Amino acid sequence: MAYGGKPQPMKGIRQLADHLDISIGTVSRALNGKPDVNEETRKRVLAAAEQLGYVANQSGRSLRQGTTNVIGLMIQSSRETVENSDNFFLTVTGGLQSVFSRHNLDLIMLPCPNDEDPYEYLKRMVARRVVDAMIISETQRIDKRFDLLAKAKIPFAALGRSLSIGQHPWADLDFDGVANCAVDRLVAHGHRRIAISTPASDINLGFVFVEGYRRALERHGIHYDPALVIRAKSSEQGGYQVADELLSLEERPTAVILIYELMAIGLYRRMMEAGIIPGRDIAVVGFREAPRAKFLQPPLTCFRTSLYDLGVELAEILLSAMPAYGHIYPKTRRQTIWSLELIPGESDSFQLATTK
Amino acid sequence: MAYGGKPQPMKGIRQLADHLDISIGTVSRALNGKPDVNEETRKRVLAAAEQLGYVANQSGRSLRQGTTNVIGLMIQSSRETVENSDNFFLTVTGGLQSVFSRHNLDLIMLPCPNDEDPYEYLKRMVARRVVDAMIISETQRIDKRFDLLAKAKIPFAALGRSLSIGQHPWADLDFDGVANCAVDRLVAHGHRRIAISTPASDINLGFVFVEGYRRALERHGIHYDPALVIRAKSSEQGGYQVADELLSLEERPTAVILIYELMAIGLYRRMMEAGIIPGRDIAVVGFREAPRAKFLQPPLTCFRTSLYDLGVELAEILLSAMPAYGHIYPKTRRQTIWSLELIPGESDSFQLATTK
DNA sequence: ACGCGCTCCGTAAACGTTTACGATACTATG
DNA sequence: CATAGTATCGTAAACGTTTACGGAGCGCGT
Repeated sequence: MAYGGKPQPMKGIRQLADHLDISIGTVSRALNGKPDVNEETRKRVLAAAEQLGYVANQSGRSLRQGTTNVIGLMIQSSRETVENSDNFFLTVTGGLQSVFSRHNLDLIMLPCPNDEDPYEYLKRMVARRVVDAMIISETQRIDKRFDLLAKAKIPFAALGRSLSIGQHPWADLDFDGVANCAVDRLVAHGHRRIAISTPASDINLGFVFVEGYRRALERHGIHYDPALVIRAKSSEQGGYQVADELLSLEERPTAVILIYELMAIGLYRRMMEAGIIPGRDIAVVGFREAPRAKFLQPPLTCFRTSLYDLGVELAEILLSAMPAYGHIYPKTRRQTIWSLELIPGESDSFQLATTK
Repeated sequence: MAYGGKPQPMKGIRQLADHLDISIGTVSRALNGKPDVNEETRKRVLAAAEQLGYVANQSGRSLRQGTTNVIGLMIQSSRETVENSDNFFLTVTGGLQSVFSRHNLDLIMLPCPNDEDPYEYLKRMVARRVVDAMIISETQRIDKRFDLLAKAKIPFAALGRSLSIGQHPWADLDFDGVANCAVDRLVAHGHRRIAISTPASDINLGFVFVEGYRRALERHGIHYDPALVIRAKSSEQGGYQVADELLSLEERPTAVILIYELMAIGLYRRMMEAGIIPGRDIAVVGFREAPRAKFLQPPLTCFRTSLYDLGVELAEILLSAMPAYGHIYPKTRRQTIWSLELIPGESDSFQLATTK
């Protein structure tokens, strides 16, 4: 007598139970695949849920379970990043999700507003307990967020290294390896005076990049000259500015390594304006591969990698740090340096004539 | 006697209340700025919350209130989009947040996994009641998501038009306006045979784009030839392919309008390979402005707009559709076409000699 | 007949908030 | 002094789940 009426408005598991004339507990067990339920009734419950479009309210569930089945990826959308992130995050996200979805985990991206302090933003998100675990990106050289997450006892992994990172898990592009390879290549072509560009901000990858460059120079017995380290934004304008600064140096370098491929556009233009031809008068090496690198004339020498696979790796690293999944993903390789493959172009392929 | 011990582990408002020797209700009222609380005690509560790092558990709060203070932005991260979205979403997101943050609303991005049906994904997210309102993007020509959201009675706005949109609010780039302007310009330069590129997928913007193009042609008394509408991916490779198809036409067009600026890179290259010089032998007009458009030789004629401000507009449109904010944002202009400004380059500036 | 184990299901407590309601103390007013 | 009004606070219910616990029914061996 309780059922048979018009379809109730479906406000929760209560209505579903009433409709089936079954207790609320049994419905919950049936939906969640618990063992203590007849296969026959489980089928009925699942069918009714499908038909009535019932999906468990997330708030109620996570309040009870203390878990949300959500992983957060924090990004700082609109600072310097927005100029150069390209599809970096979306591609990495694809890899992350391919792993998470296997475990019924949902990934959400948490873009920190540009008028809010990233640390405070993260604190807020963490304290609200809206995610089970966290991935942070664009790590600073000194980054208080690591302490915050550790103290909050929330599992996390970082996309990018940091001095503050300790034993925490991370994955990062091989910035020093790339810088190293670029220097080797340039030195082999006869260059001794090599400039490098790095972001103006405190993002750690810049330091790692320059550090790899410095060590490579030392290995070749070349003096490290801080004047050749140019801080600039990772954009076309930044590249233009780098060229500007290089041109103003009294002892002009014969090669330059850019931390972001897009900068080559501006650099090429400024050099051309000054009558200096990239690939003939100055060697240029970029960083990540991108379509326009192929278009530049001469084509830019740069480095390729699969950001999707980097996402896969990072997801596994994070899961191995989560108690509930630690048994599936071994605790090995919790800190991964992601290598890139050299794509030789023609922007640095000339042999330097011994000048001076 | 109840307090003064060591700092409790701070599990919730309960501990905070105990620590202050105040009732749990008063603490809640104090934190939420309710009137029925002494200013003196409110200060004590706020101070203690700050000191102990208390932030309300989101699950408990939204379970009780039936509201989450979260707006979702759904994106399909890794389909065709990932090739061409550039920083489109991150930039729009910046604008969205600048509005939402004024109302203590948090924006989260919900990237639909590429192996999941977007409709099912959205259904899941909506049913879980994890957001108060929703923004959907990359709208298809026929898009079932509108029905879904309307039936679920969840406020929403769309970034992009659709045939399924009815009276629902949206904001969209002025695709037909751009196509219109491009045709006008090309016709003024003597072109009569004008090709256009459009995405291969069912995303609606392609249809709007071509429709604007078709109407502009008609206005000039030019026959609309379906053979000149080339479907291709919005990437460099897509541009290469467009050029390929144009070259294979018996009656070759003298101008081409691209729906995505990046395609110009591939198109330029393929044209050059065939000995055809863009800006001299064929006119090219691109769509959104991007740094590389300036670098292309000859510079690409394209269109500029502020995606950030588009985000601001879209946020206001959404808020005006939410009951709790409708009184702040008037119900006017719930469907907005976002205009773009022509950036003349040299890729289409030559006057066509009357051939044939 | 009895007890035991097993399968299946209902009951109720608990998760952390917010908020309607009532209680208390104090002030002002007659 | 009695009463009404006001400011402040405590109490408890409610939100929608999950899950520990116990109970009912049944089959089976002794």
